[in-house]
Amino acid sequence: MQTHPIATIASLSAHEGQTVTLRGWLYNLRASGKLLFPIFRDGTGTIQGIVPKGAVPEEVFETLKNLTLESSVIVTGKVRADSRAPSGFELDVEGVEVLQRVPDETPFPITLKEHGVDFLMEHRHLWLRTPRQSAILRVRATIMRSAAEYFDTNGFIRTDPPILTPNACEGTSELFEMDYFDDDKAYLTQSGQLYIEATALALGKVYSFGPTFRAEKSKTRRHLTEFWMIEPEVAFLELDGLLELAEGFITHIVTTVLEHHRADLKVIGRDIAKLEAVIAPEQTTAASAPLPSSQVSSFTAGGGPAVGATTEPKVRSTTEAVSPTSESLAEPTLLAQGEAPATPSTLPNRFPRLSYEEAHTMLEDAFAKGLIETRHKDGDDFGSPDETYISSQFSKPVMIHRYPSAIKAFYMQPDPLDPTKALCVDILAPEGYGEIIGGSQRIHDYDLLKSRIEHAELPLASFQWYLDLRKYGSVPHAGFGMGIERAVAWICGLDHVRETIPFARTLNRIYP
RNA sequence: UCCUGAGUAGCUCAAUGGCAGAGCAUUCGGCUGUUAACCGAAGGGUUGUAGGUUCGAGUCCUACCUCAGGAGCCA
Repeated sequence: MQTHPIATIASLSAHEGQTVTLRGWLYNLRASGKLLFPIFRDGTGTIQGIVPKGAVPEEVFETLKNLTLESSVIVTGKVRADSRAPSGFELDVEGVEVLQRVPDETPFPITLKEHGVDFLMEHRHLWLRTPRQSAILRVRATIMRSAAEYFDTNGFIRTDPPILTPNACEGTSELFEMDYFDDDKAYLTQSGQLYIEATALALGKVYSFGPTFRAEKSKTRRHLTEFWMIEPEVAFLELDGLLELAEGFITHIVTTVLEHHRADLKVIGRDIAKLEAVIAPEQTTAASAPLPSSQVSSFTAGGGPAVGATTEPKVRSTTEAVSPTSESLAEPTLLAQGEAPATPSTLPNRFPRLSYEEAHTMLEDAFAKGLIETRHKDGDDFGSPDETYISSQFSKPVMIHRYPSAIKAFYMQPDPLDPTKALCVDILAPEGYGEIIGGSQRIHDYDLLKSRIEHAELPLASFQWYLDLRKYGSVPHAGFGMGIERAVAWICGLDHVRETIPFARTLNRIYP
C-alpha cells in the first residue's frame, strides 16, 4: 500500500485535498445501493467516508460493505470539504486495511439507540468509545490539568499524602479497611487534609491531588466510593483569603475549559451560556476598577461569543498578579493581612458570598413563599433541596460561610466574632449541582484542638502527630478540597457523576 | 441504613388473570447522498430466582437477588 501522511480526524481540516491515512475504528455504516457511507472514529473525532461502487477496487467496496461495527481499520482517502457533512469534511475512501474484524456472532453491544444505565455501566469499557463519553473524558482531563496548573503557577508545591492511613480524619465508619501485615489495620484515605496541613507548615503553600475513598452507603447521583480530590492548604491563610483562592481557582478552570472544549461541550449537549455566565465580570466591579488590557481580554475571550480561540493570546489573568516564585517560603507573612494569596484584588469576577445566617433567611423566605417544601431549621445543615434552591438563585457558584460549629468537622477554627460559628465555606455549583468545594480555616491553638478531638471522641493517640503541628510554630492556616467528579458533572452539565470518571466505583458496582 | 420504583428477545419497551409482541441490533435481499438512513424478509424467549393462590400467572401473594431514583451523610 502506498504510504500517505498519517492524520487524526481532529486535524483533517489541515489536510484538505490531500490523501491521508487514518487509523481507527468503524463507528457506523450506512449503505445506499452501490454507495457506502462508513463513519470512522479515531479517538479525536468522527468522519464520514464515501465509497461509490466502481470508484474503488471491488475488494475495497466488498470489505467495507460487510464490515462490522467497531472493527479496527487503517483507511486511506482524500479529504474533501463538503457542506453536507456535520464537521465540514468527508473522506473519499481509496483503500482500507482491516486489522481486526468484529465477528458476526458477537456484534458490538453498544448501538446508537438508547440503552439503560445498568447495561451501559456493565459495558463501560466499550461505552467509553462513544463520542459523548470520549468528550466528557477530554473535558475531565482539562479540568484536572487546569486545576493543578492554577496551583503550580501560583507558588504551590504539590505534596501528595499517603493513600494508606492508620486512622480516620473524621471517624472510621466511612472508611475502607484492610489488613496491614500482622495485626495492624490500614484504611484508604478519605482526605489528605491532615497530612497537607503538615506539609503546608513545612513549605508554605501546598496542594495534593489524588484518589480518595469513602465507604459511605450513599446511593445518589453525586456520590462515588472512589473519587479524585484536589486540596490546597496554605500557611498564614485565613477564611477571607481562602474564599478568594477558591474563586480564582474555579474561574481559571471554567475559563480554560471554555477556551479548549467548545466542540466537546456541544457534543455533550452543555448549555455553554451557563458557563460563560460563571466567569462573566460583574458590571459594577468591572466599571469601577479599570484592568490591564491583558486581563480584560482573557475574560472576554472566555465570556464572549465564539471568537477565534486559536488567534487569542494565551493569557492566564488569574495567575499574573502573583509571581511563580515561592514567596510564601521567603515571606510567609505576606498573607497575614487577609490578602488574596493567588488572585488579584481587582479580579472582576466575584462569586456571591452568603453567611450561613443569610442563607437560612433566604430559605425562610422561600418556604414562606411556598418555593420549597420543607422548612429549614436554624442550626441544621442544608439538605439537597435547600442547596438546590440557594444555588438556583445565582448564575455563579455560591459561597456559604460560617456554618454552626456543631455541624462541622472538629478541626475548624471558631469565628472570633461568634464562637458558635466555624470559619468554613461550602461552595455550591449553580443549576442545583450542589457542593463542589468544602473548606475551612483550621484550628491552630493546641489546647482548643485537643479539646475538640476529645469532645469528638476520637482516639487522641492517633492524632498526636497532628497536635504536634500546633506545638511547634503553629500559625493560622486554611485549605479546601474540590471533588473533581462533581466539578466535571457541573461543567459538563451531566446528571450523574458516574459518567465523569473512566470507571466509576459506586455502592453497587465494582465491575468492570 | 431507610423510603419508592423496576426486572419480558442482544438492546429499549408493550401485553383486562386467558395464543409471548413491536422497534432497534444481527443475517439475507433492494436502493448512487445517506445523517440514530430507508424499504422487504428471516432467525431470535425457562418473562430475575424460589415457593404459593388459581381451571389457567409475565400479570395476584410471600421471600430472596439485582438495578435505579430519593433521604441521611458528604466532595
